[in-house]
Amino acid sequence: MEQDAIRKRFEEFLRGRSLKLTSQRERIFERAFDTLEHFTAETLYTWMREVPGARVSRATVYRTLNLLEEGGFVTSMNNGLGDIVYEHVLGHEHHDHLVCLECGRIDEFQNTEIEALQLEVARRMGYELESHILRLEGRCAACQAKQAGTGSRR
Amino acid sequence: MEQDAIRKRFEEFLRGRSLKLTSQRERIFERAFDTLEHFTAETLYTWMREVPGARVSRATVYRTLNLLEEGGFVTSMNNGLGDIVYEHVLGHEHHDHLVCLECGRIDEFQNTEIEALQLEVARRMGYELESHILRLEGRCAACQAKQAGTGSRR
DNA sequence: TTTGCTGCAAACATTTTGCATCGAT
DNA sequence: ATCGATGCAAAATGTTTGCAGCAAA
Repeated sequence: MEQDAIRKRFEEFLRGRSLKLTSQRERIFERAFDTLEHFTAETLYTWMREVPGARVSRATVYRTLNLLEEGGFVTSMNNGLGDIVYEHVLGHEHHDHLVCLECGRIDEFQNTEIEALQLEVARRMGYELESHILRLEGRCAACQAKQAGTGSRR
Repeated sequence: MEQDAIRKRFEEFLRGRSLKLTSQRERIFERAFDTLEHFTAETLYTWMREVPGARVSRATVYRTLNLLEEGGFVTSMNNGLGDIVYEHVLGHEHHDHLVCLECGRIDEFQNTEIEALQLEVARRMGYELESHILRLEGRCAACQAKQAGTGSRR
């Protein structure tokens, strides 16, 4: 668990921008890093409300998520259903996604060959590559099995 | 120009779903295919309003864009700034995108090696691949040149 | 003539913002 | 004490929907 290290980086980030470490920011940060799931702003807000006594307003959740994204502590992406979902970067140095269009499952993978080819494409087109988004969409093994069982394919 | 062919396919698509070919749908379709740019629903609505006399409501623009997407006549993607942008499929059988984070320029490319590797990754993860989104982000040649001229890099 | 379509405005869902108050530094 | 943060509610966006009248087929 390098949770402590990243927590420290967050505090430094705030200090560096002369922002304050409030109890709300602390709690939001903790909660966001306490999950392995991808979540929406609204989901995170709901999670925060579940903790008795400790209230955080919706506005603060949104403001803090933006902050966390600016600081590179979380990244956001589209889940294919129109929602913006977040994930924290802990233990996620770099990866791409495989999403199941049937059940919404999201898997992660890495492939250095693809990365190398991307660099080459960018160079050939005159671009200086900064980042990329690769997202493979299809049906996961479970959903394929489920459908095969019904007797009708596709 | 295979504009006629695709126009015919659109009419068949409507007929096949017992939908009607109204003047609004015709005009929206024409306008969407009349551009090489990527556009948002709101932009398309603005374009439609510029034509004097012929009014189309915002609701109809949204409804028709959804229709066009269902029919595979346009595809949508996120432009990285949170907007959903559309592009028509004419002359766009398949391609991925390179976007410049500085000026918003969008280029297109194809790379069969990357495609092959994607298939393999999906198979290895037990997925049946249906589609993918690959988007390389960085700085285009023009923006690099612009910045180099200022004397300060990065 | 039937059935689906359109425009409108209201409804929604999500996110941002203004402002007075509160709290970390 | 300062200066930024918070909560709230209002506002701003972007998109969908109900409905009465309109127009393809």
